[in-house]
Amino acid sequence: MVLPHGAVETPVFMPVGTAASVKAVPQHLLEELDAQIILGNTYHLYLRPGHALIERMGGLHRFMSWERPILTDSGGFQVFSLNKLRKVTEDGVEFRSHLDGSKHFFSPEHSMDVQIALGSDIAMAFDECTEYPADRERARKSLGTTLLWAERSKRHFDAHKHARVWDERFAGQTPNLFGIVQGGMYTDLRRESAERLVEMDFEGYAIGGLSVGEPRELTREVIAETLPYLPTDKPRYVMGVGYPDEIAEYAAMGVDMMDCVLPTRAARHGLLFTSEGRVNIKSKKYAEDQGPLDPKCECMVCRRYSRAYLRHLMTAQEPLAAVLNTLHNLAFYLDTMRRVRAGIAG
RNA sequence: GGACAGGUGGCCGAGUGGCUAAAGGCAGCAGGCUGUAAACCUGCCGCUCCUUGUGAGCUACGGGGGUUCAAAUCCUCCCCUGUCCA
Repeated sequence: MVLPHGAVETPVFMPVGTAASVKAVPQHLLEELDAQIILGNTYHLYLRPGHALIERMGGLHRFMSWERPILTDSGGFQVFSLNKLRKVTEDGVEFRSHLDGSKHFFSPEHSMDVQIALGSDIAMAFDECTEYPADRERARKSLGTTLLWAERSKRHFDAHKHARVWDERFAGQTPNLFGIVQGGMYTDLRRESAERLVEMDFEGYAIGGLSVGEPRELTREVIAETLPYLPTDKPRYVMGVGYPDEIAEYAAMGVDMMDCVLPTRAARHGLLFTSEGRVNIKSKKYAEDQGPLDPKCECMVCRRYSRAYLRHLMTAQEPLAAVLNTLHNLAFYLDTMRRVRAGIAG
């Protein structure tokens, strides 16, 4: 997959950097981990520091000094996660800022404007991430809203995507827009959603509305049932997944892109993923464990630091704990994808 | 030597007669985290037993003695700590 800021090998895992930062990991170390593409978030960056400011700073890439590809989420997930702070209408969503309570209105058009201003390589259509559980009627209605917004997103994006005059280096390299499949856990609705989106002809397709609390067998089933209705010659992206074994499984099923806050968030909370399974590094049993976190891992953390030290940093609440833990978890995730790409069983 | 103030569970700290095995915080222990309102959240946290429960017993609020049906809470003596005065 070739994007304005470079080529991306798939299947790929994309670390989440909501507020122009993959929490606890500086960009130069992300490069060392060989992260190929990261996520940014439209809603969060719009609120702070503001997309106009980022545009004046030369765009998100230059602002955060990350010259590799960036995918921006549309704010659709915040329609779901900030459910107590928002009101959805057919026209768009009214949010109350989680920062200061102020009111803001997001429409598909506005989301596109913000994403274009940020200069992302891949913009996501503004969608409504349907909650779980949702009955059929609710899922259908939500899906309808998302399809309507997808159409409006595309129309607006196509009309304005060449407006990135702020950086001449990328002149002629137009950003991509992905549509997002919804439909709750109803496979026929998923099919309908996928087919309608394909008719609109996006540069890629995402399966959204998963990992919202449903059992993981359902997640897998919905992915398996939806994938066949999405073109194989375009990127297929499952949003918001998953555990290491899940991303390997989905990649094997034909998913090209995935993102998840799990490796970064869990790392900050002391949950580390290793070839031997989960390690809760806060546990007393690692207090005097001089061995590496994961004997089979070759990441910079496992090569150098002991479990005892990582455990100490965690219990002492040293900021370095978050840094080292996140470095390892991301290395583990990226390595998992590397193995899948190399054809080694995930 | 005198005058005040005070001694509560590992620590800090509420509690001034029964609703108190004793609020809350910290520390400790265990668990959760899936397009980030998350360096966050939840549970446990005196001991023992069992039919694991708005369960039983034991021990506990500096120490001894006392008042009371009932005391961390009231009285008394002692010990210790802090501040101030000699």
